[in-house]
Amino acid sequence: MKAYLFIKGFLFDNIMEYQLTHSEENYLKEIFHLSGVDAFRVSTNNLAARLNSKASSITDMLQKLAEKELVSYVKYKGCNLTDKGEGIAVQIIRKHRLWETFLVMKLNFGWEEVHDIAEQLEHIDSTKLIDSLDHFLDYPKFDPHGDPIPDKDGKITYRKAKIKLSETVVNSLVEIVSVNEDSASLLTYLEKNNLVLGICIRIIEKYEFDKSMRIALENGNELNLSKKVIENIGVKFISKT
Amino acid sequence: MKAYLFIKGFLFDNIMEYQLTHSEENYLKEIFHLSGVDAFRVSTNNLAARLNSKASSITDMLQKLAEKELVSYVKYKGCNLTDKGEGIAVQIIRKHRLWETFLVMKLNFGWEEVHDIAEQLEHIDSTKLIDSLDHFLDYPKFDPHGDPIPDKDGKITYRKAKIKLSETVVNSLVEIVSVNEDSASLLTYLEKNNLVLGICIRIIEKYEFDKSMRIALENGNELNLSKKVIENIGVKFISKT
DNA sequence: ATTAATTTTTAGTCTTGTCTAAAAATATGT
DNA sequence: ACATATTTTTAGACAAGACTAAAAATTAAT
Ligand SMILES: [Mn+2]
Ligand SMILES: [Mn+2]
Ligand SMILES: [Mn+2]
Ligand SMILES: [Mn+2]
Repeated sequence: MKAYLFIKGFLFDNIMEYQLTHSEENYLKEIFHLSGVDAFRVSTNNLAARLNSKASSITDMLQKLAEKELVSYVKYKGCNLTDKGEGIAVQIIRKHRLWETFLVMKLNFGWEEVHDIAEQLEHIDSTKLIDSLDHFLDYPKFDPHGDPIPDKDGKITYRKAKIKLSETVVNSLVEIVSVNEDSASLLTYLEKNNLVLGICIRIIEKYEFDKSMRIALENGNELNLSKKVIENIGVKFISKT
Repeated sequence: MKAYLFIKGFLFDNIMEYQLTHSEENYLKEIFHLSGVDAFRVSTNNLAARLNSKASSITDMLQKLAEKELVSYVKYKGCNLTDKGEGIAVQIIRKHRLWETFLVMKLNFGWEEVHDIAEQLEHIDSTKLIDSLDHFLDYPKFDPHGDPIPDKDGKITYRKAKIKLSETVVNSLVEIVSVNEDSASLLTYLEKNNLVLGICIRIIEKYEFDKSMRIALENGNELNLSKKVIENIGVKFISKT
């Protein structure tokens, strides 16, 4: 069952002993994100788009990662993380989210400023560092965007019954529990409109013609939110009138 | 006076806009350290030894750094940092020492554990991050090994009248103000013997045959310290009996 | 002032990660 | 089923950063 690996003239009996490059780590992380909870197969073009890279570069790297038994790769059929690969991906995500939490909680960064810096910090290699940071932050469960932080052992506790705001029905009352962190400008927009974690909103009306939505905040303020916005907010159902 | 630079098809009118690689940053930092306060010329072989690299690799890189106007390099005559190069080197050292301070002060690392991690963290690129960290740590003046932390503008306030313990004379009373951070095992040894920053010691005797020294701690305990050890401790003179 | 030893540079090779262009496989539409 | 469109892979190139081996320059020793 043990896998042996011959790299650069050295024999490794455990992949963990071999340090991955930033690039390799980014591939694993992105495959994890694209696979979703059901571990879909990820296509070459998909990965290329997300990594701002070309399909041919992806193919090259997938072959290398398959060689190292971090992904299962079938020509023309896309790829999947192996258990090893997934384990590594989750640890990188743990580091990313803990660093984002540190930046917001301790250094007073805005939630729209932390992702790019965390993209660098997630590659720092020290288990003791990340576990100490986790302790220092008092073992946070979610990052500044509401995403769950994997624990030391890689266990991720997903939010139960989280749906997109765009999927809610008129008259329901919901609480914002996460936001998509991809765009800093969206995060700034959300904060300006007080659409932050923990806020409750009521869906007043949904418009079919452009898939937008009218909502009310707790203070009675009403807002129109575009399709793009409501697809990037995660909510928890509270009640319905 | 302005320098223009053509790199990878782009024209830069300010070197700072161009991101350096980790490798380039390590070269600049090491040249700074080897130059000393008097800005000696640094030889290729010296640099190769410190960077665990070969002389030929050094030559290649020096030519590249000279092209970017970060070092002044004269064939067969070694190199020197330009003002630009020195400015960058100092900022990397600032990051290194602030991160070391963070690890010791906030995450409770030992002083012998932090250097290797700081070697990674010093390359994180974010001015806002490092200035926030500086504030969070309350603008520390020295790192865990007693080395001065450059400020935001690159100003370094060196300790006045610091000498090596090996250079002191018998019967003087001195205070430990810095230790060489290069060897984790030396740091562990020093801590075990309570030879930490702020401690005062008296020189009892110096032995010519092996350049070792006998010293007394404040509690009366006496110790023999080897040449190697006393050359790696920086002290401040207090008094003489 | 020559010769010998040491240091530094050049020339050529390798690996990693990327790219473009062309070929091959797969998916789609009628 | 067959032609067309799309996706993916291969082939070949390049830049960065490192290495070895050999050549050139500098320094040290007689
Ligand atoms: Mn992020
Ligand atoms: Mn996040
Ligand atoms: Mn250090
Ligand atoms: Mn230090």
